[in-house]
Order: sequence, then structure tokens, then C-alpha cells
Amino acid sequence: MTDKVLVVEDDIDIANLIRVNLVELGIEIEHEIDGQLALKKALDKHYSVLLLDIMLPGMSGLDICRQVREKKPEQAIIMLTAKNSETDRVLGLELGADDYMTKPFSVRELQARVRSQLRKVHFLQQATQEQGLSPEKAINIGNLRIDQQTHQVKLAEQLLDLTATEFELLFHLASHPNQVFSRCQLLESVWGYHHSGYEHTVNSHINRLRAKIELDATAPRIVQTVWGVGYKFNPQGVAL
Amino acid sequence: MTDKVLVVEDDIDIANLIRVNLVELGIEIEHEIDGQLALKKALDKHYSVLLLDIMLPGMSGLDICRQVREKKPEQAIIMLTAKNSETDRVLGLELGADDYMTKPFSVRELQARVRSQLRKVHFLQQATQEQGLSPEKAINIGNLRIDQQTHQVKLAEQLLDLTATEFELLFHLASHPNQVFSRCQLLESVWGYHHSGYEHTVNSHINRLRAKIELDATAPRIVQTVWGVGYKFNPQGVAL
DNA sequence: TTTTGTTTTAAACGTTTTTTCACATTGAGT
DNA sequence: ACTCAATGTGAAAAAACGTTTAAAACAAAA
Repeated sequence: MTDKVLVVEDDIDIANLIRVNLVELGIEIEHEIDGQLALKKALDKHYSVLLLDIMLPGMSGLDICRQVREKKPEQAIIMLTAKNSETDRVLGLELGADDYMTKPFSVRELQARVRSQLRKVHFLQQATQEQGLSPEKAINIGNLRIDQQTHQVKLAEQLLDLTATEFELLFHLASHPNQVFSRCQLLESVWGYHHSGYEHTVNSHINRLRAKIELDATAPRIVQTVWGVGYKFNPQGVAL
Repeated sequence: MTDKVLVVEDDIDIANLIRVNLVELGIEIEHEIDGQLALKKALDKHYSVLLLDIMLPGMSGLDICRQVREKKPEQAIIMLTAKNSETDRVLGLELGADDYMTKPFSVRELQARVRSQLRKVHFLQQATQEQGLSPEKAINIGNLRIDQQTHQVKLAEQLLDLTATEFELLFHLASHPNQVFSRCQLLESVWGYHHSGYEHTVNSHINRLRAKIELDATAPRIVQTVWGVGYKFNPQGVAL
């Protein structure tokens, strides 16, 4: 069964960002701007996960969260807010949210958190229905294995010691073999949208990543440069 | 989405005034005093809007405006000046500023103008995103395949090694089979408007492109010359 | 706080691409 | 065939880009 997620968010840009990146995971999206309408939908229909912005026209995300929680105690809810204030966070969790993301969030964070909720939901369903399966998300290409669960990377049975950023970078590139990403795109998907940092930073990380995964860092076969464009993951570089 | 605005202004008081009143709108601010550094930032990083004072140490705001506009045609720019002279205003707009404010300005005016630019930016982003939902990412004509995702070009299953410019040139021509483009038009669409260079450059690139894709570069069948007019892509040249 | 490790920024350096230019060639009109 | 202007060619200069290294900023842990 394809999971369905209700996104309640008034910023069209963020909503689209979420849509694109969840659809990529094979998740169906419904988008609602108005708080009141969203509440109605959330109560009437079935969604695997609710993604609620806190600041909304019509009704606060916190209100929606509380009312949904009353009627549907098992509903998975992730709160979403621009504020970074601790009070909101605490309040959100107290009102029954299962998780919380502060904007700006990276695409990977978004996917990870939603996936985490889906796993929980599926586990519950499995427990009650005594059936079901939850696919583990790990990348296996050639002799490269990237496991996001354990955050481990193995190349030819050799465990690599990557930092968090290096891992995300490699994971994102490897998730889209052969696709070229500009430094700007990488900043958006790995660091988070509208991340303000120099594109130069990407070079630095690519450099260190290569030092760890390439046999010969001066002639990269796995993470390759596309001149004047960006970087790409070359699956042939890890072919068995 | 939190928008970020770069304020380039050497008067600390004004800079603070701007900061306070834009933060109030939920906008993130970066402040830069020196013109040269500001230009670097503006080119390397991403900002929703640039607020440029004209009189600056290091480099004039007009120069910054011009140079940013060349590299980032879509960047929203608001010029800022103490002078009330019409010439500056005209000059600023000619150099590609989107809006103009003369000091002293009211807080309401500041907020209104910035918000107006943000609206435009968001609208554009939304428009391009929607357009990008069903993107013609790859071109397939005869035995020629051009893939934007991977930035790869295959001719008769043979992978061609094109530079970024060569790729764009071929892509643009192939996107409009049989349509003749003048060198000037090509400069505009491939290099970008406001490009200051000789039309002769196009010849050079066509030349190198032909050397790579044509069987016989002296008798081009794919990228053909239309005497006295320009160049065109001939689909018959790659027919199966 | 100190220490350690990571991330970001900056600068120096080497490479590739782009541009430019001089000259050769081609095509249209006479 | 001749001439003129448009186009093609190839090589050198200039610019753009990418890598590397080191240092600074930052954050986490001891």
C-alpha cells in the first residue's frame, strides 16, 4: 500500500519542496494550506503521516495537532516551524507530535524523519495485523554499501570512517547515479535549502570524501567532476 | 521558507534600521560594508534579495549591480542611495536593478518594497518549479541522445566528451530542429544576455563541436551553416 | 576550560576551457 | 574567374574553474 502524507503548509515553496522529495520515496502527497480545512481532512481521511506547519492561516498547527490527537491517538504527526524556539518544540511534543523539524531542514532530514514515522506506523500495523513488511533503505552498488540506518559505509568489505556531512554527500550522490549536481544543488539537498554558505565549501567536502573512498584521489572513479557543471556519482567506479 | 537578504551599506545606523525592520518580517539578514566583499558574497551565495547602497567603500553599488546581474539574471536587486538625482535612478535601473529607494525612506516603504520583491521571487520559483515538473530532460533524435540529467551526449551509442558550453550549444540547437539561430541569438540563449563578447566566439565553438560530433567536419550534416544567417540543427543528419 | 574533531573559509596552485586573433577557405554576386 | 564578405581553422593568450593545503571558526566531548 502506498503511504499517504498530508502536508499542511502555507508556504508554496516549502510545500513543493516537500512534495517533490517525498514523491521520490514513493509517497503520495496531499497539500492543504488552510488550517481549518486541513483539520477536517485529517479527521475524515486516513493519512500515514501528518506534516504540520505551526504558523498557518485559519488555525494554528498546534491546534490541529491537539484535536487530531484526541480523535486519533495513533496518528503520526511531525511538526514543522520556522521558529527555533524551545517553547514551541516542547509545546509541540507535549501536544502529542511524534517528531519535530525546524526550518530550514535538509531534504535528507525530511526524508529520514518521514521514513522513520512510516516505519513506526508500519510496525504498529504489523503488530496488529500480524503481517506487513518494512523495506530497509540501503544502497548497494557494486562493492559499495551505504546503510543509512547504521550510517555506515562499506567499500569492498572495508568499513569507511566518514563524517556526517561526508556521509550525506555520498549518500545523495549515490542515490542518483550518473546524475550531475551543481554545487548549489548539493548545498540545497545536503545542507538544506537556502543554506547560506559558499559553494566553495562543497569542493572541500568532495575533496575529503575522495581522499577516503577513492583508490587514487587524483583520478577519481567514484565521485567524478563534470567540468563547469558539478559532480556526479559514477556507478562504474564501484563495479564488481 | 526563511528568506535571506544581503544588505550592503556602510552606514551602520541605516544598516541596523534595515536589519531590525526586516527581521521583523521573518527575514534573515546578512550585512556587508565593503563593496568588493559584498560582490563576492552575492555571487557565491544565495540571497532572495540584494539591498545595495550606491556609495560604498571598495566598489560602487552600481558596479556590484551590473556584475551580479551578468551572472545571476534572476537575482532581485533593490538600489539604495542618499542622492535624489534622477541620473542615478535611471542608471541603477538600466544596470538591472529591480527597484530603487532614496534615503531617507520610511520603514513602511522599506518593508513594502522588500516584500514586493520577495513575492516576485517566490512567484518565479514556483513558476519554474511547475515548469520543471514535466521537464524534457532528454532529447532523442535519430541516433543522437542528449541527457541533461547526466550531461551526457551519445551518438550511435558512442559517448561524446563535450565541454559545458559545447553541451549547451548542441542542446539548444537540437531543442529546435531546423530552426536557424543567428550568432547573436546563440550568444543570448547559450551564454546569457548581457554577454559582452564577439560573435566570432560562436564560430569557434561550433567548430570544436563539429570536430566532435560530425563524421566529416568539412561537410557537416548535423550542425549546419546557413550562409549569412547563422546555424541550425539538421535532424536528418542523425537519422537512423 | 581544554581538548579534540569537524566544518567552513581563504589562498596558492595547476588545469581546462573559453576567447581572441591571424590567416585560410568558402560562397555569392559580378 | 575575380572580388568581397562571411565563415572555418588552429594556436596562443586570457579567463574560468577545480584541487589542494592550511588556517580559522565552530561544535562536541572530556
